[in-house]
Amino acid sequence: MPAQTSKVSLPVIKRLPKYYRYLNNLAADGRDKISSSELARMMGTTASQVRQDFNCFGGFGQQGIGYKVDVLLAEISKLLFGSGNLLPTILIGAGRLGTAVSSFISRNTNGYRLLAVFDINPALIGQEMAGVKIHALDELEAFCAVHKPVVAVLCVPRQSAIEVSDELVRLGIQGFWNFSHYDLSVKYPDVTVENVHLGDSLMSLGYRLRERSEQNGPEL
Amino acid sequence: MPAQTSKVSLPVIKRLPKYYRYLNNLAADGRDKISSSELARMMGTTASQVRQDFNCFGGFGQQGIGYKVDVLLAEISKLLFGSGNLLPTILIGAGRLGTAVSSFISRNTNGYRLLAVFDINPALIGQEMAGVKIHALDELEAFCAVHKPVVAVLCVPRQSAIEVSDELVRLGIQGFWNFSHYDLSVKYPDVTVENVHLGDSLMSLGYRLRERSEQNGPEL
DNA sequence: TAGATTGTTAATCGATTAACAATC
DNA sequence: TAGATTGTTAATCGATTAACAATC
Repeated sequence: MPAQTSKVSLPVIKRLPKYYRYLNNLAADGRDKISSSELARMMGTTASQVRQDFNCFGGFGQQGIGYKVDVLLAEISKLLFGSGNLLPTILIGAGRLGTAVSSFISRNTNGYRLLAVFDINPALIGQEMAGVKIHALDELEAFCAVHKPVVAVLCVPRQSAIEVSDELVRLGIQGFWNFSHYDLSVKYPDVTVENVHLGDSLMSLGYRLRERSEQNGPEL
Repeated sequence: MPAQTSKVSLPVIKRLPKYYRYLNNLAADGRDKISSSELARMMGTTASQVRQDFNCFGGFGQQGIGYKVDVLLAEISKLLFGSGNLLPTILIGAGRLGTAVSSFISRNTNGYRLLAVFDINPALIGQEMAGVKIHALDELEAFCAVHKPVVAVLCVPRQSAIEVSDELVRLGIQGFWNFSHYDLSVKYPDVTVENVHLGDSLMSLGYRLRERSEQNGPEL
């Protein structure tokens, strides 16, 4: 059975966390109702898109009134966090990026539970990060057999990612939050991958800035 | 004159760094020619898209032969890095994320030049990061007047981002690499923004994983 | 020449936007 | 009721894919 995609398309999925953020802000401000047009104005999108998005997961608004903030929040939370079970997660790479990223995983607001960190640097092994122990990479197989992590976060260089991802998939990892410059999805089409290629992001910003300055004058 | 967008569309721009990476790998492997179909197979895309993309910036291939790797690399480098002038950049926020991110900016491969780091934490001010000094946020205005940074990297919490972005725009910043949970583009439509919302990225991965597990069985 | 591969146009696909009837 | 706003269908837009003539 080939991976059947739900009726919620990828662009909509990517927008869900943004809705979630804005609705949380509204709730914090004590707002209880919001119209698609006001939300759209705040978020820099269109009322059409907001309604289209909300309808695709059936969140009921009230015609003539708008949407109830708490209902929407509950609906979107259910989508993003399911039944509330946290996804058991391991982090590979305890360098600077791994250090920064570990706090996102262990924040109790994102739906993950950090089980352990792995690294090859002997100076780090045995220390703690974000409340869990840093293990030697050698212990990966034994650890996974016992704790069954579902998600792996890759904060290692390209070459290490190539080497470790094979083993992770073999050990049952179902999803990657991938910061390495290695494209996992080509090799493992059945694994869910979210890439964060910081270098790529920075380069494409550069393109857009230089393109703009060409129009305005050769300042850069 | 309203910001006229070039003929290179945003989806293509976002793919440029990926082409750049793959072509560098090919060059490192000593390959001098590549066909659109082979490149597409490696990258997990289609030959049509590769040719369509390459044609939109006029990179000449050779019919019957393919593309010369060095020509393509030169062409894409020119697009990504322009004439080679590095973009003068400041980093706001010297926390864990700022620390990790600073190395991306000061890598000489991305087209940026890190001028200084700013923070409000007195314990950090005066120290060094990625080879530059950490300044007090108070000094921002004076520093910008002298050094004219073009890009600001925001590694601060949402509330600080709200406060500091206004001043940065006023001081002439033209582009943001934005890690804060604050949507700059709504307020400053004329500024080029590249958002990296790590929390959003993590949440949408969670959605996709839970969606998948619903189809395969209620394991999570 | 024959085979391969590009450049480019046309067809398809999907996402966004617009419109409007339903209804609170 | 009148005004406002949703739910939903239709129209538009743009990006991706397919096709094929040009040509190395």
